[in-house]
Amino acid sequence: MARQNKNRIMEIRNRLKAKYPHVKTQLNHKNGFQLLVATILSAQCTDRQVNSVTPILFSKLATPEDFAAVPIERLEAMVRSTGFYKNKARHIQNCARSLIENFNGRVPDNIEDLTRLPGVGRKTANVVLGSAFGVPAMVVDTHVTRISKRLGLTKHKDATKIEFDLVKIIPKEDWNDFSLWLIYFGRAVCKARKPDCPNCFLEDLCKSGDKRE
DNA sequence: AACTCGGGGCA
DNA sequence: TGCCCAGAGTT
Repeated sequence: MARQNKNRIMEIRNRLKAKYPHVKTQLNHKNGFQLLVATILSAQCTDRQVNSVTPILFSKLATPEDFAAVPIERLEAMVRSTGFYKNKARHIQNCARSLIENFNGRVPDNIEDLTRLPGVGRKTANVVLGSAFGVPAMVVDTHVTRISKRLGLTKHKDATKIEFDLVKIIPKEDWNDFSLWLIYFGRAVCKARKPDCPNCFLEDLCKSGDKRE
């Protein structure tokens, strides 16, 4: 029974890997701090929106010191098109100040310190760990949450509990890719409202049936 | 657990 | 026009 479920999960993993062989993050910044800023900006908006503001943003403001000193209204204006811009601008500035004060201006490379930064929750922290430091990290966003429930990989709805469920059943070397697979899959097939079940390559392994939730 | 912040893209 | 987007903080 448990054995059978394990085989099912590995089959899901194999098909995702075959379907999306070279996934990679769209928030690809060399600089760890700029990646952190881009990731905070990415909350509840598309990577396209983020990528439309970051070039001009980082051409004006590059370092934590720059972000700490800029007038907040100016920062708000520069990130406005990513939505929730007042929150994000405030978080980013406080984040820069905290990095200067507590971490010598460097982005910490562990989940505890990252999640203690203003505006950085578990998802943002895991994105930074995976993309900036190459550490195995399971990012649980709305796609991963929705699809993990549909596939029967978790029964929880809390993102942190889902993360713990997933890291138990997915091999560590797949963690970074797994979240990206589900995000790609969630955009193309397993969409929130109208999942394309007839054309789904995982349909025979799916637990959601007609519920779609 | 529910509520708030939000402009942009797309059917 | 309606709905979704690699969320986080507050109450």
